[in-house]
Amino acid sequence: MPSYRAPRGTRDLLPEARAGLSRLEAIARSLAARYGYREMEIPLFEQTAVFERGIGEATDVVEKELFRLAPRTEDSEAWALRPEATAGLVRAFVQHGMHTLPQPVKLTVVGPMFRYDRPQAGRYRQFWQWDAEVLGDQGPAVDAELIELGWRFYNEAGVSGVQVLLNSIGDAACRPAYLESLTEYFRANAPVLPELERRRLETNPLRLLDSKDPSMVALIAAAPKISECLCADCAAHFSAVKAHLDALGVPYRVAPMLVRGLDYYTRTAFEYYRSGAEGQQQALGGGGRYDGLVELLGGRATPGIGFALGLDRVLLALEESGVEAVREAPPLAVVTGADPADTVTRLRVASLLRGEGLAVRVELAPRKLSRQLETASKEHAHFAVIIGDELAEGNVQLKDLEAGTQRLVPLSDLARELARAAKSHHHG
RNA sequence: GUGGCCUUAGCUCAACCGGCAGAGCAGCGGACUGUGGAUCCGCAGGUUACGGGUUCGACCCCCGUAGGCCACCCCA
Repeated sequence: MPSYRAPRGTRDLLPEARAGLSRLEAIARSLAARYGYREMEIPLFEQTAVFERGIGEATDVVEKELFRLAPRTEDSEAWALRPEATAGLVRAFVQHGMHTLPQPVKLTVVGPMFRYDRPQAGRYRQFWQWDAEVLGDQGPAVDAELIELGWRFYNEAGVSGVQVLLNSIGDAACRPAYLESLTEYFRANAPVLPELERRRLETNPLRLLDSKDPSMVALIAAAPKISECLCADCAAHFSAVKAHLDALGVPYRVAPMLVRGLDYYTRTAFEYYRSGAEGQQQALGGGGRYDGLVELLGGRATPGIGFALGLDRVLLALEESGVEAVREAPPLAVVTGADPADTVTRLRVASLLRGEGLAVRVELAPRKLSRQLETASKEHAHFAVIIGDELAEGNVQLKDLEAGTQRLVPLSDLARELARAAKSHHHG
């Protein structure tokens, strides 16, 4: 047994898995470009305060899942690994005065996030997200545009049966009153509440609606609904979002009990779920509107909306639904030689071909030719270049490993021949 | 953070009631000195996750720890 292993909740993405992730990243980048988003990078860690203020101190993400870094010195500021991208992205928006850019500003980030919670399949301490944010447009058309973007991502990635859950959780005008009536309702029923729920009543009453406790079902069903308490503006916003989604043909289901775990959300809230995986309480992605967040992080009042899609969970969903894993591109050719010891010539020929932009492997272990060809076959190389005595006349053998044919080719023509073959066989 | 199930070679798994830790695949080599995925033969690979206990004797029973999975909590 190895004495060292990847830390709990992390894993090595072996080449095959990395290829799957790369494919998703490529789809995300392609979509982002098509929808007018500009990709950027933000640090993997921020001042802890960015998350505490931005996400909310009472949220689980900050309270128990924040991956805090040990301070280097006593007076250094506190840092934490990013548990999501939105807070850092908004911090950057404010820091760089992006409110002076033409509005709205559409930004995207792809990369790893970190949460210190207990690992499970599809839940890791380091996981990958695609994040897209629109700042400076109060919607509702951009809400629908963004939701459609996520929807399209799952379609292009090949995940079947994804459903959009949609809700509005109100804004500063109507949410306080709703919260009050909700709190009042549950407080009246406090004696029958389980311990955990009683605690949530004080910290974040909205999340009582999210409870999976069986004893809560009837109580939740009878609880006041946010949709009945929305102010006129929020109600109009919500129905306009739905109208735009209808026009785009994006199927969705209104989920009155859908609330989000982060404090900054207002109005539109949505999650992407895979039907057939309702048992697992694992969203494929989610997002919402956060009209107060920019101001909260020190900027001028700017509306915003965004989503985060969990790429690991998409990979898992694809695997579970039996979608073939992506195959890495095989090498076009492997350079082999009759003289096992002559690594100099093999390496020079390989270098020549690589200089011409061709993807070739070269056999450098001093093994006999049959072994070299065996390896080439196992790697699914299309061609083998065989170097032998004919090199004295400036020729090499070019063997087509798929067809089983071979012919003599002048070394000076080799790159051109391979390039032409690559083109006609759609090789990389 | 709480509870349940699990952990034997790189991978998938055997090992009777507590009695010498084994196979397939993958790797390396040979059969085969300039021609490939097959076949046959061989080699290597283990502190049975780790630490303790019970026992003449522990992969097997007991305790602890770590890791994985599942259900909560919560989210991606």
